[in-house]
Order: sequence, then C-alpha cells, then structure tokens
Amino acid sequence: MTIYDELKARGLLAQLTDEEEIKELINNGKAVFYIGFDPTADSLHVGHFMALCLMKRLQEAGNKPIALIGGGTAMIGDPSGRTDMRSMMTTETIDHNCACFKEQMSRFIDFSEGKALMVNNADWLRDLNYIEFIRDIGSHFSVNRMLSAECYKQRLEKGLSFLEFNYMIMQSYDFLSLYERYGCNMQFGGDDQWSNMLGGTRLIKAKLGEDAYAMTITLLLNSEGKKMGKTQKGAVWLDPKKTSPYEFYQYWRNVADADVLKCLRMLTFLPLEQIDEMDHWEGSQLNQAKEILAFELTKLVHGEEEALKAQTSAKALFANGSDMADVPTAELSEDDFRDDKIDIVTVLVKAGLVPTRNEGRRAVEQGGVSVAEEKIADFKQLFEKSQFTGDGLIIRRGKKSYKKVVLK
RNA sequence: GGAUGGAUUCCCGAGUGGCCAAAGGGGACAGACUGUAAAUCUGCUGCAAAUUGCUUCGGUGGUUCGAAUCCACCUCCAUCCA
Repeated sequence: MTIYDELKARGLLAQLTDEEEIKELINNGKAVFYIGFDPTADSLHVGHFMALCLMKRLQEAGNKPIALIGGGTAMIGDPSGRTDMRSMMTTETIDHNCACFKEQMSRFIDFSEGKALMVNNADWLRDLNYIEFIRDIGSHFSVNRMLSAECYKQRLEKGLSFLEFNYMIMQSYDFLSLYERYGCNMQFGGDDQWSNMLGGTRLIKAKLGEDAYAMTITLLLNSEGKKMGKTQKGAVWLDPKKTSPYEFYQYWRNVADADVLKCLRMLTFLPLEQIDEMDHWEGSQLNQAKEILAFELTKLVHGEEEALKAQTSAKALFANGSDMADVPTAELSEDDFRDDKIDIVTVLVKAGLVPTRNEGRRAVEQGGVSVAEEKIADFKQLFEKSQFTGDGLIIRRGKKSYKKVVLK
C-alpha cells in the first residue's frame, strides 16, 4: 500500500491542490514538505500531535519534513477559525515556547543527518523591511480575494485588525522562503489553514513561476463537531508536567463510542487491517478498542513504560484490579494536620482533586467522594494522621478522579 | 475625527436604586441508569474561619443611608458617516 493510499484510508486527507502530483511526490519520497507550528503555549498539544504523526509517516516513506516554528508569525496571530482577537505575546514568551516545542518535537521526528529540518520563521520575518516587503510581496495579493476567503468571513462580522489580516501574507511568505532556501515543494496543515496555504502556492507561482503544492489534514473533530484534545480544563498537552500520562491515557480511554475508530485510524500507527477488524466490534466490546487506543497513544507520546503504568492504574481503579502502585499520588505534609487530624475537604484540595474548598464540600454533599471505597457523607469528617502512613489512602472524587494520598 | 449602540459570573444573556452572589439557557461538575460510552432524569455551579462574612457586573472617581443600576471622565468593541 502506498503512503498516499494509506493516508487516504486513514481519513487524514482533507483538501489537495493537485491530487495526482501530490500522490506522485509523496509516494516516491520526493516531497520536501513543511508544517507550521505556532508557539502559542509552552507545550505541544494533541492538535499538534496529529501533524507530528503525519510528518513521521511521510518521513518513513522517504520524504523530508521541515518543522517550521512560527516564532515570527506568532507575533501576529492567526485569525483563522477564531472569533476573538488573540492576545499579543511578548518576544520572550514566544522564544521560550519555541525552545519547548523544539525539544518535544525531536522525540517524534528524526532530525539526524539532514533527514529533517527544524527552522524558525523569526529568522526571516522579524527583520523584514516594511516598504520592501509590501512592494515585493504585498503586490501579489488581492484584497478582494483575501476578503472572500471563508476563514475571514466570520471575522468580518466581528471585526478583524489589519495586524491579523496580514497573517495570510506572512504564511505565504514562509512557504516562498522555504521553497527558495530548502526546495520545499509542499505544505501540510490543518484544514483551517487551507486559504493561508493556497496563498503560498499562489505566491510561489507569481514570484517564481513554479509549482508548489498544499494539502490539508482533516481536523480531528469529535462526533459533536468540536475539536478533540480539549477538555474543560484546557488542552490535552503532550508535556507530562502539564498533562500526566495517566490523565492522557484517561482522555482517550473515555472518548465517545462514535469517535474511537476514527481516532485509531487517524492517530495510531496500528496496521489498517487490524483497525478494520475492530470496526465490526459493537457495544461493550468497543471498550476494548478504547483501551487499545489509549494505550497506543500514551505509548507514542510518553513511552511504553508510562503507558503500561497508566494502564495498570486504570485497571486497578476501574476493574477492581489490585495493583495500586502506579496510581497518581499526592502528598500531605505534617503542617496539613491539626492535632494529628485532617478534614476531608482539606484532603481533597491538597490532593488537587478539587480546586476550591467550596467544590470539595459540594462534592461530598452530593455523594461524590469516597475514601478507600467508602462513601463520605459528612464534609466535616476527620481523618487521623496515621491513616496516611504506609500505602496511604485512595481518595476518589466522582467516578474517574482518583488520587492516592500519603503522608510525606 | 463625528453619530449611535454596547461591555454583567466559564460562555450566551436578563437585570435600569434596596427583595441581587445577580433570572433563563449552554457548558462543567456530582448522583441514578450504564460499558470508565451515548441518551435520559435529578442535583449543583463566586470565595471562605460558613445560619455569618468577604469579593464580583469594562476602569477610575462621585451622588446616595444604600449602586450592576444614577452622574463625570477614561478604556475597549460594533455599526454608520468622513
């Protein structure tokens, strides 16, 4: 199976500028492609993960990836798909984020011996001369055309600043620069990037008279049409300090039935035959598929050891297993006790199971808290210090949040 | 630069002097039912030393016994005009 067919079968491809040419290029390892990442946070998240996987797949097929970190474009902010203006970021924050991205990416992509490149568009964007730039590049863009782009429609109703309006031009210029510097002939990106990417191919045609291609990846949406990888607490991060492997595992373990197969296809590296097999699974059997999904992804991101740990903890807590060793742990200090006692609300807060004391109270009042499998009825209930020594106590909030709490 | 409308809690959105920690909806969270799913029903949703206290309605001052609500100035946004 060619790489192109595989990507297609996995449902990863959304729009292409020229299907035949692209097929030819990537199947024969002739593509030098780039994907841009905007450093808007200090860690990559699940949304980036899919792009990284795609890079990996294409790299394995012999193509050369360029990871473009948007240290320059981040100073502008992409308005695509946004209803509000992005807040401005300082240069220091952006630079810090770039460094974090770099480190995380090198775990997925092989950057050795020129097999892949990582560049930062700050190198050519930050020192641009305005007059030169608009004469040289700006003259190739039609405002009429830009305004008719779908991604600006929404913003035209709510207001769009000139700063953000320029994002498309910057991104197009990136493509041109990469084409000239590294012979980059293709760009990949999320489907919301389509019009920005087209801008690039058009610019290359206009400036150099040469062809470049663009292809978008289907956005990973859940069955409700929302972007996946977001929880109410924010994004699901790849950095274990921001989203622990256990939480990461649980996120995928809990995806809706309707989304499991899609996620398996788009995100994992499992052979398609195996995934097609699971497609016949129904009802509670789908739970197994979710387990596979969660395990595979955790393994990809955090390594097999962490994935196994997350899996055994999950089994211990949900399926009455007995191995509690790897359940996420929280520690209490001597100072948390008064007369060697501590109340349940304090324990919940200290364990991070609840953000405020009020919520802790509420959780107890609604019967959502148990300690060592015993439901707590009174939020004033006290615990002895001695109960937290040794293996400590398993505190559970709701169905899915557990912490082992021990005395340190 | 001018005219008009607007800014309320996580989001949308009511409230135009005390009865307001602020209607209603969404989301989130918890309970029941389940398969760690979905749907449904119920509860709940500012913070805390908790029958009370504290902070909140774009910002700063002011009027008043009392302000989300009235006044002044400022900031930001939208629409129309230039």
